[in-house]
This record gives sequence, C-alpha cells and structure tokens, in this order.
Amino acid sequence: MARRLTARGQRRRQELLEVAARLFATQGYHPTSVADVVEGLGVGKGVFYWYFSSKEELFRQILADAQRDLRRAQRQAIADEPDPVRRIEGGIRAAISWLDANRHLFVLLEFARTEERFAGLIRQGEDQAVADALPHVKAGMDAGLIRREDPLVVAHAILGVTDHLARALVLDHGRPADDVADAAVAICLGGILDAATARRRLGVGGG
Amino acid sequence: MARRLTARGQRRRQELLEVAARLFATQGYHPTSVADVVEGLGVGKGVFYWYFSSKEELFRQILADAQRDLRRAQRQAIADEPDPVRRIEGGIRAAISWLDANRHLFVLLEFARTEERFAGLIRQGEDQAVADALPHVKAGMDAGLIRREDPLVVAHAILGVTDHLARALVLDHGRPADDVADAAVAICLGGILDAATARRRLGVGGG
Amino acid sequence: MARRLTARGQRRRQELLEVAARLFATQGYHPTSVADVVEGLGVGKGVFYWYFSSKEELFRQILADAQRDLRRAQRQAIADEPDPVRRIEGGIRAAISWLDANRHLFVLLEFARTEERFAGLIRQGEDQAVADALPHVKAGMDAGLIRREDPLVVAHAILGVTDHLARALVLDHGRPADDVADAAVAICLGGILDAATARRRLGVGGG
Amino acid sequence: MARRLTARGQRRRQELLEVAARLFATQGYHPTSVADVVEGLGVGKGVFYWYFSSKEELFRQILADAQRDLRRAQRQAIADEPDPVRRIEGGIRAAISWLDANRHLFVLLEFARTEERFAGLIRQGEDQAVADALPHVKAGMDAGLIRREDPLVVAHAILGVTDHLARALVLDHGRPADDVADAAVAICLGGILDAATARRRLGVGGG
DNA sequence: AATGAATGAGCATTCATTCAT
DNA sequence: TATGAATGAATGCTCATTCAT
Repeated sequence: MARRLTARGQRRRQELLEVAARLFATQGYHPTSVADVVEGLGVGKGVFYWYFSSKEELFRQILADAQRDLRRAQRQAIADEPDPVRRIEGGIRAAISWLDANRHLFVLLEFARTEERFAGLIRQGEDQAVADALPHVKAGMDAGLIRREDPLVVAHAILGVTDHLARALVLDHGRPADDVADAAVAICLGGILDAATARRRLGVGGG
Repeated sequence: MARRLTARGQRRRQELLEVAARLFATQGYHPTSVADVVEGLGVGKGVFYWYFSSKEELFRQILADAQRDLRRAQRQAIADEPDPVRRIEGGIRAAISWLDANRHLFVLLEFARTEERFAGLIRQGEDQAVADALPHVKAGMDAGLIRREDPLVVAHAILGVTDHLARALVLDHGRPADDVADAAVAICLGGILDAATARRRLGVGGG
Repeated sequence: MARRLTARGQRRRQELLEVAARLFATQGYHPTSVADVVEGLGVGKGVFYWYFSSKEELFRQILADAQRDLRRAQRQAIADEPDPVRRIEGGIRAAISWLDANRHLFVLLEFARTEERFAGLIRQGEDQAVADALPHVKAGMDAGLIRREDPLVVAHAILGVTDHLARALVLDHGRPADDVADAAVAICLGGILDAATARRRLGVGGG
Repeated sequence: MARRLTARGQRRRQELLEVAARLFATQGYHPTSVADVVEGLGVGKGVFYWYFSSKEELFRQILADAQRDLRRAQRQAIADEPDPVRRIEGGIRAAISWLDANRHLFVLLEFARTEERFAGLIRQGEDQAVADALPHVKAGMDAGLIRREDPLVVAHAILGVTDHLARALVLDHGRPADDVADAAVAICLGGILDAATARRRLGVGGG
C-alpha cells in the first residue's frame, strides 16, 4: 500500500477502519468477512482492496492505531505531573478512561494476543506500556515512595490490575469508570492488607 | 451427543480433546480445521463427529474442562488452611502453578472471551472464581486482616494481578512460576507503596 | 442377500421396512439416513446391513411390497364380480381405499417415479395395473357397455383420475375416502358432460 | 438475495436455472450437486452462490417459474373463447402441449410434491390451477352443458386425467401429444360409458 | 476510485458402508 | 446376530482475493 491518498481517500480509509473495528469487536475477527465490512459502508468490494492489501493488514492497522491512541492519552494525562506516584495514578486513570471510551477496541487487543501472527504486535505494545511506566516506578523507589521490588514486576502488576478491573467491572459489570479507577489506584498503591498486618506479614518497615 | 462410550471410546474422546486444545492454542480456534484435528490423530474425519456434534461443542468442552480443572486445583491447594489470607495466597499460587502447567489452555480461555458465543462461559467461570475467593476476602476483613473495601473489587483485583503476571512473566517472559507467584502474592497483599507512604497517602490507619 | 431368516429375523426385517417407509414418507428418501432408520428401531447399524445390502435395496423392497399389496387388494375386491363395469368400479374403490389406508406409501411411489433408478420399477407396476384393468375395459366394450376407444388410453385415464382424486381430495384435503370413491367412479364412467350435450358434442350415439 | 443484476448477470442466472433444471430432472434433485450444476456451465462454485442463496432457493425458483409459465400458456390458449366447455378443452390441450414441450420440468413438479418443504409450493400451484378451472366448470353447469356435481371434484378430475395421460402416454410411451390431448378431452368430457349405459347406470337424464 | 462478477481452495458436516469384537 | 467405532468421499456453502469494465 503506502498509497498517496486524497482527502476523500483518507476519509474512506478511516471509515473502513472504524466499521471493521466495530464489526470485529462485535462478531470476532474471523467470523467477520470482508464482505461484511464493505456492506457496512455500502460500497463495493474493490474499495476495500484499494485501501488495504488484505484483511490482515487492516486488522494490524486497527491494532496499531488503538495502541498509539491509548499511549497518547496516557502521556497527555501525566505530562506535567512531577510526583512519580501521581504519574502512575494518572496513567491508571487515563487507561481506564480510554478503555471505557473505546470498549470495542479492548476486545480486539485481547483477541490479537491469542493468535500468533498478531501476538507479536500486542506483546510489543505491552512491553512499550511497561517501559513507559518503568521510569515512574523507579523514580518512586528512588524517592522512597515505593517499596523496592523488581520494577518490571511492579509495572506489570499495575497493568494487570488496571486492565482486569476495567474489563471485569467497567465493561462486564457496568460499574462507573471513575469508581473503578479509584479502586484500581487504591489497590495498586496500597495492596489489600491492613497496614498493621502488612507490617507483620510482609516485613514492611514502618515509617 | 450424550453417547454411551466404551472405555476405548472414552480414550478416543480424550485424545481428541487434547489434540484439539493443543492445535487451537497454537494456531487459533478458527485457523484450526476439524481436518487438522483428526489428522493430528491419524483417524478419519467421521471419528470427530462420532464424539462431538460440532467443532463448537468440542471447544466448549475444552473450556469447561479447563475451568473445572483449575478450580479443582485451587480448592485442593487451600483445603485445610484456616487463615483466610493464607487461603488467598494459596489460591494465587495454585492458579499460577496451574497456568504454568497448562499454558496452552490459558490462551484458549483468553480467546473465548473475545467471541460472544463463548464469552458467556468465560464470564460465568470468572464469576465463579470471584465467588470462590469472596468468602476468604470477607473473612479476612472480619478478622481485621484485610483493609475494608468492596470485597468484589478486591477479589477481581487479585484475579487481575494473578492472571496478568502469570501470562506476562511466566508465559511471555519465561520467568519461573514460583518467583512470579511470590511477586503476585506480595503485590496483591501489600500493594506497591512503602508503608509510611501508604499511611499518608491512603489514610491507612497504622497498627 | 437372500439370507435364510429365523422367525425373529423375519420380524426384524419387517420392522425395518416399516420404520424406513414411515421415515422416507415423512422426510423423503434422501433426507432420511440409514442412521435415522436404525435409531427409529433402537438398534445398531449392523442390523440394517444384516438384512439389506444397501439403502437402495431396502427402498426397492418397500416399493415392490407396496405394489404387490395394492394389487392384491384390488384383485380380492373384484374377484367374483361378473359385470366388467362393476369390476372397474370395484378396482377404483379398492385403490382409493388402499391409498387412504396406506397414505405414507403413496408419496413413496410418487417419489420413486422421479428418480431414474427407481422409475423402471414404478413404470412396470403401472403397466401391470393397466394390464390388469385392460381385460375389464375390453370386456365392457365387447358387451357394448363402454364406448369404443383405445382401451389402453381408457385404462390410463381411469388410473389418472383415481390416483389424482385420492391424493388431492383424500390426502391433501381430507375428504372421506368413500365420497371421493363415489366421485371418481361417477366421473370415470360418465365423464362430465350432460348427456344431451355429450350426444351433440361427442357424436355419441344414444341408446 | 434480491441482488441488482446487470444484463450479463440476468443471463447467467437464467443459465444456472436452466442447467440445474435439466440436471435435477435427469438425475434427481438430491443426487445433483451444486458442483454438478456449475460444472455444467464451466464456471466456479462461487458463481452459484452469487445468484442463489442456496440449492433449495434455486429449486424453488425453478418450480415457481415452471408453474407461472404453464399457467400463462393456459391463459393465452383460452383467452378469447366464449364457450366454457371449449375453455376447459383449451386448457387441457394447452397443458398437455406445455408438458410435452417441458418434459424435464414435469418430473420436477412431481418430485417437489414428495418432499414436505417443497410440497406446499406445489399444493398452492395445484389449488391455483383448480381455482383457474373452477369458473369454467361452473359456467358450464349454469349453461346446462355440464352435469351438476361438486365443481371442485370435477376440476380435480380434469387435472388428474390430463396430468396422468400426459405423463404416461406422452412422456413414458412416446405417443404424440395431439393424439393424447384428443383422448384426454374425450374422456374428460364424455367419460367412458356408452351413452345409453350412462343413462341407465348413472341416472343421467337423456336430452 | 469503484463496481459487479468471478474464482476456487477450503471448511464444517453428513452419511452409506465396513469392520473388529 | 448385533454393536460401537471407524472410514473417507462427497456435499453445501464461505470467503479472501482478483479482474474486467
């Protein structure tokens, strides 16, 4: 591809991406045919292959766009925050908010992970997300705000809690995104133990 | 179906389930054809339909078996543990250990969530897992061991950390399951904040 | 085949013929599988191939039995009737009555005519039926009771009216077989014209 | 379906209908595969499903077209005939002539009656044919030309004689359509009895 | 840029028949 | 005699992709 597109062409391409993302999310990638996609736009099949060389390429594009978009939202949310823990918090909130607003993309990212030819893309994106969080985690540790543990593990744990709560509570059980974000932040930061218990059980030195 | 099977038949059926799970995990559910499955066993295509009424039914069976199996492993792991926090810990460790030993099933459970006709099964299983954890969380709160928050959210958070760390660190990055289990337990229980910070930031009353 | 069968075997064979005829009539010959047939009897598939060498052979047998049975019913009905017109009448009535009592076989005979490999059997049976009627028609003509026309055509016409009225009125529209038989006889024998008209139009010499 | 077709598309669709009808008639509906049909045209399999949503839909179309066509032929044949008996005669002749010219469709109509999912279509068509004939029969009775009997039965009897003679004599025994039409008319109108006998036996009042 | 038409390999599923026990 | 299991060719149908216009 890498076709030079007119403004109208750009719009068409975008429409295809959106309709396809919507359909892939609703029916699944495989069960959605290229015919479904172009039908959803009321255009002929040639249109599809004018803008994308294959169904797979289209899907990759959707995935890449989604990842770029989420990352951008997180960056913007924490741009001017000096406190590392607040930056982490901001990242969590931005993620949940974005996932709430782009529910249909969430399931696509999940699906992509399950098929080897797309999984690489997702693993890359996840590594990127972890790499994005890492400096804040380390800064928090250096500032004595965050308990010293493997920062990579910590970053992954944050990702895990955030994603899971967003999906399970916001998407599946319909809870308000803000409330879930509060809970995600609380649990990520403070764990679930009572402070005294934590001190005893985990040997956490009290301040 | 609900066919009466001889011992030999039972074995065949099991073989089909295993080969199919393996292939679905490797290539994806859709890209794997029934022909692939029977070829993997070196039998005729009719065999498949003697034991399963459809590819979909077979997949559901794989999912149900996997969920049952994981749950059983967790139950056994914590059977005689009186301490609720230790029960939670045991559940986390059992889950990571099972996922480590059944990597191929993990991706199937994830895929299933992305296609509406299977998603129900997965949501049910997840609700079950949460329901299983809930009593321990509540008991922990009642015993003053766990900070009082919405127990459902807490249970979901534990699930999220556990699943994510298992996948990202054990499966994707090849870390030893035991180490990851340690980390998962530590983070679930203690969060990531330094205790003093936690006290200040979250208003957690000190012991 | 031509297997020597025990009394029990004879019964089994008959059961298979009946269940199959029933199913073929309801669902059609092709849409009915051998599996359906044996399932309908609650026996294994081997049973079928013990008694019949193929699905096709079974169907031929059903057809042959039906034709033999109908013919026998007609013969008995007119055995001692000296008047040729009354013999024709008796044949018509016997046919309609048999078709009424064996509705499911009717559709099988019709179907068989539409597939070349069975059509011969049916044509033979029909030729036989015509041959059976022919002597009575001729006798009627010789006795001056029946208008002189090609007896073969006359015989076929009787067959056509009888079969059609039986199917259309008795089977499809649920009219009583006896009433339909009356009508069939009246029309076969007297046509539909008013006598005076007939005389004028057909040049039929009045008695 | 309900696809908008270009002129070329219309032609293809018609070709498919014709080839399929031919094959269905020769080999039977079930024994003819979609592959046979497209092979007969030398096109790919997709072509079939571009024009028809299923083999069943195609067959229904063939049946509907055939019924429409026969009906049209009959209507045209009797359009300007004032005499009701002559209208009936014209209908009989038109039917036999059409069946002679469209032999292959005849067997399809017969087959369709034997499978429940198509039988409705045929019964409808037959009811229509009877309804078409009914006014002429009634007019004939009112004009004193036709003996008073249940007009529905009379109409069905005409249908029965016509169809049967056409099939048995024209198609199966190769008699000239015109001769058979003469015979069908004679028998339908005048029955088979000698006029005097008819008077005596049926109590038909003489002119 | 866009369309309707076509391609044909591939898929899930069926089923008459056979076979080991 | 009978059964459960197995066979594998065949079927109706789908769909990513291509092509002529």
